Amino acid sequence: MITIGIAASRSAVTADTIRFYERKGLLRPARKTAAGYRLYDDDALRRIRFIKKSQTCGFSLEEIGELLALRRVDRGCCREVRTVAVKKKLEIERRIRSLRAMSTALSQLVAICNDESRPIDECPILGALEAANSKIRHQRAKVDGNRPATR
Amino acid sequence: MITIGIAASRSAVTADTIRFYERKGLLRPARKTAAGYRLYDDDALRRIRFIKKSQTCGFSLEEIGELLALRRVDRGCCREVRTVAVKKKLEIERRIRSLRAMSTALSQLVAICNDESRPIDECPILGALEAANSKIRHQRAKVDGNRPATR
DNA sequence: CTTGACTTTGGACTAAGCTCCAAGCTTTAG
DNA sequence: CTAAAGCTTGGAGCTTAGTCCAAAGTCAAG
Repeated sequence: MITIGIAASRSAVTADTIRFYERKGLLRPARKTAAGYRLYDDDALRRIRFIKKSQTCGFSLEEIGELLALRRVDRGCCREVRTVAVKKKLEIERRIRSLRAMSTALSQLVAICNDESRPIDECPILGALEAANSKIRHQRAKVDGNRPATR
Repeated sequence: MITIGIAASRSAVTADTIRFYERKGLLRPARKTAAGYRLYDDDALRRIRFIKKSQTCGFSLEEIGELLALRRVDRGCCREVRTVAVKKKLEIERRIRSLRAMSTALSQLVAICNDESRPIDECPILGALEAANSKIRHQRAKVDGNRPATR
């Protein structure tokens, strides 16, 4: 049984973070001393690892809570966990697509800027950002080297 | 000259948003009526479009403010704008890589779950998320159909 | 016994980009 | 003229994942 500071340093988080997880209902100390000190066991360390790893997979703390709840449902089965993982993957792929769209838009902006010494009030990038048409694409830049900018 | 509500509906934002941009120093009404009503001109509409489009390129409001400031610098030149765009693109690509890592991790989790009817307490996904090794990969699932799960 | 390190609690604060609210004034339509 | 719709201001609230704080209690070493 270890105190919160030890548990924190072994898990590479802060004691505040552990208490925060407790407030969020993700983690409870195995027990408390008479003086009210939280004591943790290996199970708790495993749980902190679970939380951290789930975060690196893109799960929010709330979703991690749901994942942990699945485990408590007796007749719960692995399929549900798998479904959650698959859904999260789809969501992440949506986010990637959105970021790729940004990247592409930026490529186009950079591409239309063919004369870097141009004064700022003629900056075609700034102009493109103001333009009414929703797609950025082929600005009336005087040079038209617009290859699709594939990443 | 149009009132804030009109400007908002023409820009597909809310009046609150326009006022919010004003508080953030991104946008000012062309003038105000005697009664204090904000009045906007086409320039303002263009600026709102600028803000919105810049957001779809991944710029934060603060960064958009900097972009707008560049324009006010008399001797500013297009190169600086271009540099900002290039940097943002790199940043977005970093974020994409991070999301791709998550996606890959999730693929691996899904792949190790080879028996969906398994009871929850043997769920290899949950097990993998608890494991001490930082890479997810080959869990000691009791069945060993572990192909590398190449997405 | 004292000192210093550690822990407790509750609550405030952060970033970002809005959104919502109340109370009161203005403008417009009928 | 009246009612409805629109506008003003300032401030609070939301979300996420913590971080930081103060005052007070606890624990281990010397």
